[in-house]
Amino acid sequence: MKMRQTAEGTARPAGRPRSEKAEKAIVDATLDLLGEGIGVAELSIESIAARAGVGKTTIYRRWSNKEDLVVDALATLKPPIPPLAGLSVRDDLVTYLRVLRDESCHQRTRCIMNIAMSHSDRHPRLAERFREIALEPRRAALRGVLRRGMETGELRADLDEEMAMAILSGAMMWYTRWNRSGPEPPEDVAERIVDEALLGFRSHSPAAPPPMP
Amino acid sequence: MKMRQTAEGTARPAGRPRSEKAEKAIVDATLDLLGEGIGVAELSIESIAARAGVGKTTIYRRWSNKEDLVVDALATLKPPIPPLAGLSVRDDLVTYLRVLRDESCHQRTRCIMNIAMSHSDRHPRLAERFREIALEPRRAALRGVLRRGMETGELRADLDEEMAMAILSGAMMWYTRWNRSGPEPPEDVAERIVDEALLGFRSHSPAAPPPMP
DNA sequence: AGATTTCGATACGAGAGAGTTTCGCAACGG
DNA sequence: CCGTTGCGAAACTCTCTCGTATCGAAATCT
Repeated sequence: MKMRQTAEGTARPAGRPRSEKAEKAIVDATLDLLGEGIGVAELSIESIAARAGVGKTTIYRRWSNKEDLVVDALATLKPPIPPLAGLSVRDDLVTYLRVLRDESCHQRTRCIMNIAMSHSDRHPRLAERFREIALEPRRAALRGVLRRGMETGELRADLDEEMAMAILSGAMMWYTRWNRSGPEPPEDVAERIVDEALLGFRSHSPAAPPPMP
Repeated sequence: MKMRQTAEGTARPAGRPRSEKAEKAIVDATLDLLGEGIGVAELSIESIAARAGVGKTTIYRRWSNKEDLVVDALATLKPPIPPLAGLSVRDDLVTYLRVLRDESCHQRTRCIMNIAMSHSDRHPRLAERFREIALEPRRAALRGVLRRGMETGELRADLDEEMAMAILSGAMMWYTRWNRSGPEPPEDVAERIVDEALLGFRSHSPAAPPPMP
């Protein structure tokens, strides 16, 4: 029996243990390169090894192909979700969208978002994983804000959550991507999107039914 | 002087004229391959030549590099804009978004949209051209609908056109891309987006000011 | 000490594709 | 008919990358 039991009780093989530092360097290098705009197709194992200061062997020993590596690399991204417990739904939504806006100015975020989006068709695993780790937590946070608003009456009780989220996130994405008024989206996009949307999301006072044109 | 004057007065060089059929075949083959999900990076000149039944020479004689070819290929796309002169703003908006929804089911449209989006950073020329030829005409049509609505009073007079377009298009894009309730977006996304948005866009009757929470 | 495994470095063969050139034929103008 | 240019096909040289193998050194266990 050549194993030894670690504190956690997991079996450990004999020989030199794998370097966690190398593993981290590989993942970081991958994200770096992707963040510089290199597509998954152009991304070469050799360039990753060079950037990470690591032998190719060390990469192949861990991942059998490029897609696996990219998937794992994306999986390490922990999306910093801002704390959303402001005074009003409007405040929380603005806070949330402001994060999206600010991120859209970062090369790295843009590139990684591009990759996730453009590979959703041909590499379902990658897209699925990305959705799980990067999108869903945020969606949950946003959903929480909307539900809170619907309970307090700040939002219509019959509001379609999914649709509201699509409108908010989608508007920001469309705006940051296709609006070419300048290099960056305007300072106040977040407020403007939220206010525009809230006019529809906000519950209407019973004395003021929507007009019939 | 070895030129001859064509009807249009343009000079024409001696020798065999370039084949328009070959040119079209090349562009078509390029769009075909891109539409099958092949990224610009993986797209090889040789595969284009093979698909088009054409020699590589014939391609290199016209385009000096791959990006130029892709740009020109995308430029041949004529987005079919549906006639928007319905009875109401709502009808027109639904018609418009329905086109987007239906297109999102087509592999080809998805792939080409992916390419345009994911290359907006690294290949500004490509993205710019795509915006001109594919996006702007549609934006203009959509803008027309909104303006008409603002004039007739069906929409708020102070509506932010750009924001409204971002909300409508963005919501549809977000929904078709990230909503994984099924392979396709639900049948009635268009109506639901429009109705949700209109609740905000629609002008409020003077007797019914928005509530102050 | 000895066994075992990983480390980074380097070399290797195989394959794909780029971009160029050549070839024989076709299409056009004069 | 002749010069010019385009055509498709093929061969060619280069470069890049993959994936594997090999090396001596290092790290860890027994």
